[in-house]
Amino acid sequence: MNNMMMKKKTTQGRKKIEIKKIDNLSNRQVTFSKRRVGLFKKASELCVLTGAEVAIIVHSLGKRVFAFGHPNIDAVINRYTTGSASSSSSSSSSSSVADPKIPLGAHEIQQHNRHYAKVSKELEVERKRKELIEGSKLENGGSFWWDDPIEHMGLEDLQQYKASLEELKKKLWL
Amino acid sequence: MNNMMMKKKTTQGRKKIEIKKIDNLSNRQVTFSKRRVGLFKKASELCVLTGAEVAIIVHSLGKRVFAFGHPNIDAVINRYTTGSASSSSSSSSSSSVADPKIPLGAHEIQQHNRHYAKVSKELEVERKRKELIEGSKLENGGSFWWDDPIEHMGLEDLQQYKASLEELKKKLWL
DNA sequence: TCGGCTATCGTTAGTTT
DNA sequence: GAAACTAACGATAGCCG
Repeated sequence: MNNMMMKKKTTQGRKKIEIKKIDNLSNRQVTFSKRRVGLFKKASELCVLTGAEVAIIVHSLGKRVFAFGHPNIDAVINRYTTGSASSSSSSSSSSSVADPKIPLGAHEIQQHNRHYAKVSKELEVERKRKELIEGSKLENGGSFWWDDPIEHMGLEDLQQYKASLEELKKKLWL
Repeated sequence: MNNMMMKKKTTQGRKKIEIKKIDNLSNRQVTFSKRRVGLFKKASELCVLTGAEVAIIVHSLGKRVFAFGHPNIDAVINRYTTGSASSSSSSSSSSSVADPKIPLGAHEIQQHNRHYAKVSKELEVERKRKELIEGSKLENGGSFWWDDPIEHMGLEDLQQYKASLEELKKKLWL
């Protein structure tokens, strides 16, 4: 048996934990501090690596507030609140978004959170798709290339045409 | 001959990287996506483990916006902007940790609410568009009719094909 | 309580499909 | 060109000073 008893285990090292609220207060506080630092570090790396702009606000159980921002937390928040793109406005939406001024029960808040997360994710996908479509449109002087008159195409043109359609399909649905 | 050097090394695994902007665009985008998800997961765990309230806003390269909030992103930002929780300190830590003292006006908060409504509205429009596209897809046994092999179409078929494309275009952009 | 330590767990860079 | 995979890297739970 080849046991290396020469090394004394000074600690047993990290253990797997389940992601649920930590009961012990002092452990919870320690974990909060460690993980808050870790979170900010991750955010910082994301900024540097990708050039993204990030703002984080953390409220501890007590009253303390910690914030991270790159390049500037207020600028990031402001840009978020004012929004950056697109056109139409008008009309309050019919979606199930609650007005934050109205106090909601915990259950309703959770519902809203889930909805918001879902909406954000889906909008991201849809916007990307929209951009791709618009990109295809603009590549041909403002009209759709797929609207070109195919009656007069030769077989070669048609094959190219089909290849383009397949490319579009990939971009749209992959 | 000898031992198991033949073990298939399918990947060489992760390599150490230096924290500086990634030059290659596509790598940068991939890293952004992966790390954004990782960051939000870390935030989520922090919330669950310690009961903290966290809001994160991420702007990717100017245009797209991603947000995370628990229990509610608006509430967390609001509390930050209004400073309803007395605070100060911050003491220590790394990074550019800002102190939440700069109040944003109610006007800006309302701007955010309008922005959210706008985004939701846009998503509705995009969803309808998506449904139309998917409807077109399903009409042909799960594949795209526009992906039919046009090389073998006769002129009549091609004209019908073009008409269908025009119909799709109308549905997409009306 | 805080900072430091370390074995282990979780994240992810590079690769493959 | 996204998604799955894998091994190396980085974060951290539990300990100790």
